[in-house]
Amino acid sequence: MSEPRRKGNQAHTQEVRISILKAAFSVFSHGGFNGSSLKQVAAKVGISEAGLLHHFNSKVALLNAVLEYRDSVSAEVAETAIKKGLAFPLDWYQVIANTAKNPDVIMFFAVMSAEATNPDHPAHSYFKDRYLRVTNVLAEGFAGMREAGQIAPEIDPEQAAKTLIAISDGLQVQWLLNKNVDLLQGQKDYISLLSAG
Amino acid sequence: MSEPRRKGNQAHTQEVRISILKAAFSVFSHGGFNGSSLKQVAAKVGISEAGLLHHFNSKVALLNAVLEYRDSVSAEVAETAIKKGLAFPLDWYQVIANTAKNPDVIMFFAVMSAEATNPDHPAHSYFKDRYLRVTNVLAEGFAGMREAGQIAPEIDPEQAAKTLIAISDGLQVQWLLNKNVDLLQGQKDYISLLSAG
DNA sequence: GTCTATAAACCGATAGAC
DNA sequence: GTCTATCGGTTTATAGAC
Repeated sequence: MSEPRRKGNQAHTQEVRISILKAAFSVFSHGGFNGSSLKQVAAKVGISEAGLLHHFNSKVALLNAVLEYRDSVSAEVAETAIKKGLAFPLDWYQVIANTAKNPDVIMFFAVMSAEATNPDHPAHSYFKDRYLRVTNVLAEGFAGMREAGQIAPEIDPEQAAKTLIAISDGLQVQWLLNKNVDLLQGQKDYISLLSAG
Repeated sequence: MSEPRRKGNQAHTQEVRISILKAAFSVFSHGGFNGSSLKQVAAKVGISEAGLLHHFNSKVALLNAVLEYRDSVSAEVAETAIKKGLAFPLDWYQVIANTAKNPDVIMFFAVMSAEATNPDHPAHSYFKDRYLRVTNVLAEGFAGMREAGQIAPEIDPEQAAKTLIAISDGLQVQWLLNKNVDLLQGQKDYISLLSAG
């Protein structure tokens, strides 16, 4: 976007940026935003704090970049589900199963979304919007199932969406504390119940 | 426990201790453990940091005392539900409804349980145990309903317990971010579904 | 029991050399 | 682009006067 440079430098800068984002994601996963320091992130990348701050002006800027980076990854996952021709709720299971492959992803969103309930948290509005967005997507999914006669007509799609998200989030916290939980089963059971009702 | 003192001093000390615990609970509710400082707690009580540390030797000791204090409050709530002769799931609804009266309580457990998924967190084992304990209580409740023919025989009480806790926890996070969620309805709907299935 | 003062470490961020 | 050095602020915790 700024002055043009040698392609070699641009490529290298981009590589470092991404390695910082990955390291920050991992560090934030364990300690949240408040419980993590730039020193930890820098150490994980193998550079100095000042070196890190050359790529991201502040800790908050780094967090925002991490959130943006994760969104692009999520979009990719969603796209492949669409390409496979999966319809709700199968595409949703696909997303969860994909998430479960990387515990850091589960930790990040569990810890960060709870931390971000504080209105002063830098990611507050991000998670606020995120929940509304995901709720709408799932509510549309349930509405489609209702039209297709796959779930009872008296089910409120929006309420079902919020509940499914709650089950997903809640089981993830339990899973992080005690690994005696199946992340998918509870959600499948719930949708089965909706179908049987 | 140590040397005996004047009753007047003891009473005053106890009062200050409890006011510190209440202040700490409120501060931790908003920022979690990592995002809160002793300065904030001390300011809320109206004493100095050193004054606070006279009553609790360290920040971790304060957190442990807060958790212990909350357990005693919870036990009190559970007892009154028992005295009212409420059986599962009505007693559980009672606990949730009571919790919902104080948003700080919801914030505290939502933020702290997520933060405590980190094995290095001082409250890690507390929340680990807490989930196992609550899961057992609710699983017994569902087992009782199954024996009484109130839910289908093929329902797994433990899985249902974990799911109900997940719904409760998950909806609380959503409620903290966007107040467009009913904390009780999702849980009542779920148990209704189990009964109908 | 509460205070002031302070230690010692860590934090995010900046300045400037290379 | 990365580094060392450093500033200014905050953190938990201690020492010691009252």
